[in-house]
Amino acid sequence: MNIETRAALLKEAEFLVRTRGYSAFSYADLAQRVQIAKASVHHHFPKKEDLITALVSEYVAVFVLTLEAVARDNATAADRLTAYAKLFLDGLEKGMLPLCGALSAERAALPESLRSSVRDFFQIHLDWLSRVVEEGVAAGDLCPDAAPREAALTLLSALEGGSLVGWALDRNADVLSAFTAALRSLKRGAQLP
Amino acid sequence: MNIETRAALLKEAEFLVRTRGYSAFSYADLAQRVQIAKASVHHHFPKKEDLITALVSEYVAVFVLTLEAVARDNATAADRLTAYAKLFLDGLEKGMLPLCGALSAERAALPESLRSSVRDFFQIHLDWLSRVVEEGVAAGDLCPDAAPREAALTLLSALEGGSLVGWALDRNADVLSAFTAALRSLKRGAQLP
DNA sequence: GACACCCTACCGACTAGATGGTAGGTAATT
DNA sequence: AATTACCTACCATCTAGTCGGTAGGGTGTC
Repeated sequence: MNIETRAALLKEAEFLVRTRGYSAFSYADLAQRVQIAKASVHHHFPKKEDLITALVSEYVAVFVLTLEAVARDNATAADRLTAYAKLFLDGLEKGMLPLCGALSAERAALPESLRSSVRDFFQIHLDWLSRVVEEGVAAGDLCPDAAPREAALTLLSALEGGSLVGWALDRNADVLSAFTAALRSLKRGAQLP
Repeated sequence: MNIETRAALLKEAEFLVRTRGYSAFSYADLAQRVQIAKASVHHHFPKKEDLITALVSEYVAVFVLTLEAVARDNATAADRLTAYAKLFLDGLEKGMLPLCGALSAERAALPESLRSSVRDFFQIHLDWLSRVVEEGVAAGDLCPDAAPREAALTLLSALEGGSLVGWALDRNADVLSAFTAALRSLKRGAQLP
């Protein structure tokens, strides 16, 4: 395994998937971007499904670490959520949709194994968000109208949707609009003790 | 123009785009579903771009009428917004993503003309939502924390994101979660006169 | 040091099948 | 006679994926 080549392949594949989608990028595209023969891409990732599976699983691994860091570096639930939202903004500023948002739009054209990876990834988001909200409630920082699970769904939807709309309108600034509103509403009430 | 065939083509194309995306469906798929030869699809829509352009523009035309009906049939801003949200739920219950959400996920792989159609469509959503929110404010039904434009963005993002997440998780019920939270927060304050 | 041996990373050339699209025709309607 | 709606047969190009190779870096063995 030549780690540099492999990493370059994954990096370019990520960009292609997050801008064009799974079906709309080809091994030829990827090979050209990494300056390597198409057959060599198959050497590293025999099938396209293998490539994207590796992409998603490594992406998730890094993401989980990032979430831990976000939790570690931010004291309050609101700060953690804001830092989490910034991850979406960062992606969009690099011209990319959220990875699993992009993939799930093409869900019906995806191999089954990928479909469940995407689902698992969303589940990781929701579990983490639920926990942060719960902790925020316990600490008296947040005061949601509904169950933490519901609040998590709201925050995730706001960010995925904000990314999609911001991306379509070419207005990165709009990404956080829905998220900010959702967070504001979570905090309300908790302000006045 | 055989209107029935044309309509059948557009209907099936819509389904394919809203489940697989633009790149991942082919004229062969479409021809088979409509039980017609592939060349005959080209007779109605010479290029794929023509087909999708027609699809989007007719979809938008119908959608605009639907929005007018929604405004006519519902007295309050909150009811109008709820009826609007139901449109997204209906789509998802038929197993389909929002058309323009699905398209914009593949934005970079789309012909330029389509990209701007998609943007225009989102703009129509936002314009309509802004107006409804403004009217709701004027009538004292709504009390948004931010400008109507911002509230519109929040509602649209909530629904697009909710659709994407609900679709990925196979849980239609989750679609409205973010929207409901956003609407609740819009109404708050207006309750107590 | 020189030999053989294997493994990794890569490549050019290929395949079968799909893709969007075209050419030219037929049969029915106007 | 012209137009419409459809067809079969075709085309160039692209798709993922395969095949048989090569160049080079170990690694062992005499």
